[in-house]
Amino acid sequence: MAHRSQQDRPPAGADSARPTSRDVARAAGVSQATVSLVLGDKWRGRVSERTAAVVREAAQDLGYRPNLAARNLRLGRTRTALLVVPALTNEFFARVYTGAAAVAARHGFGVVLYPSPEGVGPAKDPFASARAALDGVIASSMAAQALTAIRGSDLPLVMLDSDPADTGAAAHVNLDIADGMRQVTDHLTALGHRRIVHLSSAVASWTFDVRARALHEAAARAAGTEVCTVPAPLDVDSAREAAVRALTAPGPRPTAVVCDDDILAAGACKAARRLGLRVPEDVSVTGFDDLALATAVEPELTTVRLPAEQVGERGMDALLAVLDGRRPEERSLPVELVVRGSSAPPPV
Amino acid sequence: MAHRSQQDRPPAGADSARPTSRDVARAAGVSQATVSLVLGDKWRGRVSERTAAVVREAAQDLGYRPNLAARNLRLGRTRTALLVVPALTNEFFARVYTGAAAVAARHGFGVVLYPSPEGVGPAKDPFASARAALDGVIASSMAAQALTAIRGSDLPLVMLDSDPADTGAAAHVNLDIADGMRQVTDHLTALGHRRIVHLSSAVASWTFDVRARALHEAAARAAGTEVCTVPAPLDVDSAREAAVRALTAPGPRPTAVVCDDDILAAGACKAARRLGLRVPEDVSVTGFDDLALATAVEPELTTVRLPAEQVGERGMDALLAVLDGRRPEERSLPVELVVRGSSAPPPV
DNA sequence: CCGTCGAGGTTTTACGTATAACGTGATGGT
DNA sequence: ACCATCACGTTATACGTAAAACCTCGACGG
Repeated sequence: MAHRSQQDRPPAGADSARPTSRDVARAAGVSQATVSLVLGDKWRGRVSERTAAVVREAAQDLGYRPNLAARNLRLGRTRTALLVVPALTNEFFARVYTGAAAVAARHGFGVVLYPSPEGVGPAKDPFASARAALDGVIASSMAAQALTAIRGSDLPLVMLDSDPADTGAAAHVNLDIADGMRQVTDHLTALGHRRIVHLSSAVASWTFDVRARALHEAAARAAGTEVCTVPAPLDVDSAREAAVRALTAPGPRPTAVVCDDDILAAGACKAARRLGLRVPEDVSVTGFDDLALATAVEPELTTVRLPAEQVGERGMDALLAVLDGRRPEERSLPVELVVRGSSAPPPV
Repeated sequence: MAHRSQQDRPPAGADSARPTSRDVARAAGVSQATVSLVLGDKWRGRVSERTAAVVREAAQDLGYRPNLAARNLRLGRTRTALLVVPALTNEFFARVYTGAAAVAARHGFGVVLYPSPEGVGPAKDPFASARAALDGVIASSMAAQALTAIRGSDLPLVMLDSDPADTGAAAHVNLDIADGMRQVTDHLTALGHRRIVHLSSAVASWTFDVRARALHEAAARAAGTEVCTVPAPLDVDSAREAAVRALTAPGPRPTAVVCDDDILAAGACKAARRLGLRVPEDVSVTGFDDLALATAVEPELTTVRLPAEQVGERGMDALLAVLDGRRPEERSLPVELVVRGSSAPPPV
């Protein structure tokens, strides 16, 4: 039989069923409609101050909590947004979520996460797994396969850090990734680096394409600069292996490793150390994102700080704007080069 | 006047209203009830194979998607669980979420996260912010303040990594933290360490109390071992500062720093380096959790591997069991000492 | 020839809320 | 004196689904 160990909270309470607005109404001696008006703050001029107080007290006493499912059904909206990111274990996306959830909460919204594909398998109906009925979707460009499923629905879609030319999204929230990569490259070429390895993400995504393009363009402005691109999966060990290969390739050794992500940069540092090279004396390494990792490793990473929380905040802001019929602002977020200990002039 | 800016949704889409089961019924030439039966897989022996096929095709054609709010209202449950953790930016909790969400998805459940307190401020009604109606709660012991609010509700509660003596929870999922700390301590004392600093978390939580107790007990078994506890907030810089103080305190210098968390350990390594000490030659450092960080820093951290995903999986399993009236299994999860490069015999 | 049964549906209801539509007595202006 | 207004509520309804209760028709046993 069903255990109901929780159930016996109030000894007397024969029915532990959650009280409804009707129960409150009965207790307060008014109609259910009045309860709804009072608790919904729509009673100004329709219900007396006294009655409202009585209702509120009754609700308090009974521990009334509105049934969200019923409300959502009635209103036809749920005040819930879906956030689609590749993996929360990536600090960047955890921070995006945090920002989005904070803004959402301020507006009485909730944020649910798209179930990460790994571990679930190819869900037949991806939306069914995101149990909540949704008002809109915020998606990172890095969650490509999930997106195809989502585009089918007619939910408002806000894209994060993705190709602005992509129609089909109601709004875009972008980072000035190109500027960040340009700053990194200029920083290195100014230090004198001319042989650069680009340790790029093996994941295909707009955000990485932009990095590559900006790096090559900026490098082209410093005469005689060579850039060699090496892709690697987004984890430290894979990055280390790829970096070892890049640093031991035939020909003169590169003097700088520009990474698409701090995680890759950490791997590059380990590769250097494993090859007996010092960072930054023998080889410079730069990251991207400015995760906690960037200051946890030694030397601390020169990297590009991305306002991850702001991405989430602006994403949610944009979605709220769209839902409201307003036009979301489309200014891209500035990024900042943070010079730390992992970059220095190349060896002579 | 009531604003109705939402109303005129899509300029072009004449009827963009989502089809309901009644629409499907009309299209298939059957009643709504039949649609519900067929799509709910409850039609064996009640609807003919042919009719069922017709219904399914109609649903497919219309792109029918059941209204979750209506279903939840009707069924009185939502197949949604709340996961309460202090912060997703902590990789451990991101992994717990991942595990819980994977199991949940396999059972048609969703997982929503409790809105992190920071950025939201003290929510008057914390549940309202978790927009979804909930079937149950899974909570980490580290999210103390949120818990008091949650205990008030009569939702089934599964506690993670928390005091098993705590009644009020329908189930507990615990890690054998004490065993982990014992292994760390034995490892260090076997190497010859006798002056140990315990860099502990400043957050008060059962899981850290257990670490402290186990460390002291294990240390007491190695004659002449001193343990000095220093608390620090859970970030690299704070940990570094605390570790610097501990390593420069009057008296003979400690030869090992045992940390409650890999993040603290990373800080301790930085402190050592800053003081001109080598890890592990001059001072050993151990972590806890085995986050990605542990192998990103150099030297790689000796630490205790916690099966974070499993914690989430088992937590969800337990909640499902409770909701099902079954008795959840209460075996605690084993942990494993991982010896890497940050621990070695003390200097002579 | 009647009662029963089973297959294959349909009608109806309830879930809890928000709100449009509808009283109702008292006040007030002319 | 009488309608208009107002202040304060109430009644009634719809949201979309799941499922209990109810029909209808043919077959079949006795």
